[in-house]
Amino acid sequence: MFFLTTAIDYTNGSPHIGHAYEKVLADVIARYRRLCGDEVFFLTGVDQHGQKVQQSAEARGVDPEAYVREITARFVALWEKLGVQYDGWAETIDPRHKACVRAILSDLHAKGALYKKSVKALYSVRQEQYLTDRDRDADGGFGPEWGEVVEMEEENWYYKLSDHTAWLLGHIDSTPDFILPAFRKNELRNAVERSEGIDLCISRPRHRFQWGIEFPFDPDYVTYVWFDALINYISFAGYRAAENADLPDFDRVWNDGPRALHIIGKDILVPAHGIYWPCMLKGIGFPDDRMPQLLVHGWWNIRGEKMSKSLGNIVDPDALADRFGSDAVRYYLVRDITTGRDADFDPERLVMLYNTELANELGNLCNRALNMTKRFTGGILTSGGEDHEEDSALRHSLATATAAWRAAMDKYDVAAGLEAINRHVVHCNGYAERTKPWELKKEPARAPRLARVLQHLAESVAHAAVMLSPVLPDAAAKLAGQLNRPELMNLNAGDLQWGLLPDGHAIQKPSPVFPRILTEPTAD
RNA sequence: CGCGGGAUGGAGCAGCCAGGUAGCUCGUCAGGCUCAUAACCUGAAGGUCGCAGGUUCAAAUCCUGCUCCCGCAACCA
Repeated sequence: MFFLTTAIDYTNGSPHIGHAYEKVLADVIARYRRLCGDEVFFLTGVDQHGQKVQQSAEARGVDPEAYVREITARFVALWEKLGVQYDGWAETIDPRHKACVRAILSDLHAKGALYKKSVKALYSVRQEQYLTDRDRDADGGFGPEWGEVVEMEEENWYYKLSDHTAWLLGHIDSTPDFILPAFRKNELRNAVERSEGIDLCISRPRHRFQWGIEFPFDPDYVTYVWFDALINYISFAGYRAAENADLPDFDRVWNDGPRALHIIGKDILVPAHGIYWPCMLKGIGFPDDRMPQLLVHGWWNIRGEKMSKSLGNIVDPDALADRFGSDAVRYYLVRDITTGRDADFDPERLVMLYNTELANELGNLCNRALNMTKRFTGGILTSGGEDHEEDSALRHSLATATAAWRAAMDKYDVAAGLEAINRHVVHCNGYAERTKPWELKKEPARAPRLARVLQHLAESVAHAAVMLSPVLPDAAAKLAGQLNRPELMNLNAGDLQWGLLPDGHAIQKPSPVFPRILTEPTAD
């Protein structure tokens, strides 16, 4: 089983383009692994606890649960619209999740991994955390980012993170692909070294904060939101689930196959996913070879600036999908960014890439090839006459593209995978120009040659449809439909060999799968 | 000496980890084609790969120093 997850989105505001990117990327990877024949469990969801949710709900005069359900519904609707097809849905208010968190807390308590201590310290109300000397700025004070800072003496529960930092450093060094891309490794290593000797405060006293999971052995406390949220990756995979919980078999999801893949943004690598989570798993008892892998993606910036509510440059993926269509949005989000790096969001590039690569190149190739087949050979594909150099060059181009596509997709480099498909599409358009089937059909004697050319084009479209299917499942299905070969969508990536369309196969009438996006001329 | 990322033809990027004549898309210019979604194809112009050193037969790539830009508060992937 190939298990992959996304970060669970914090239900304190509407989804934006960054949320959409992460889920589409994960969905593409999940669909690709399925295409490769893997059984896949794709888990995503929402993080619903925490002080900020409680505060937002209070500000709106609703109870946190109602607030959280409303926001959650928006995320669910967006994933539906964007075709994000997940197998498991994580909501941290789910009783099954709460039970799992409590069970883990009890286990850790029984093992002596937790302790209670009283600390008198400065506390940032806004950040919901205690401050240390490391949080002081250059002048020795606390910057405005911490909001109101008060001194509090409070007893809390701590997790012995410090028991595991030495192990974690070793794990980082001995597991080169623990974190992808590799350039993030040093950042994490530095952060781990800086956090040595520090334990994680995992509780919040109930008297000042309620919207969280109650401690099983100390009802005066609720669980710190990160400790709660991270556990979703195993709770919804069935870890310690009850018989009738309707959750998957954890052993199959987590242990039977490659390591779990967590797809996260660069902002939550340190400390949550890179330090807390592996140390939590270690403390719970997970062996090193079952530690998850982290795929850390970059951010979409807006005209070079970080997307932020205060700058008012938030891009709403829902409106974007309404305007340009879900396919165009999905395609752009994985096409115009190198996995791991940042990119600049630009709707003009979205339109350009869709129109160029999908409408003009692939869509048009399909349309011209099938249209000629319909008109010139009655819609029947046959392997035709003798093999020309052009033909073998086309088949070679396809084999090369397929290999490049797989290699790129295996590395989660979706943009490069799409480029590989596109290279072959461009080759096919050139092949059509050179072989000129519209002239071949004028000479009846050259009918076998004509048939062979058209068959090569149609076969190429069939392969392209399969390779494109993880990114654009609906469009790929339409292409397969026009080829009159819906079974293409059930193929395995390993079946991508010449001959997907048998001799004598009849195709359907074509119609544009990727209509060009027409943008109104700008007013100025 | 806080940490990290970036600087590659007009624009946006890949290449850098594993050094070997600088690549992609868009845009521009000039041709061609007419099967096709005013789509397609061919060719051309355009780059001292941020700067300065170093290692090497060979550096965009490795090393050192420097400059500039962006993150590392909140909302937040």
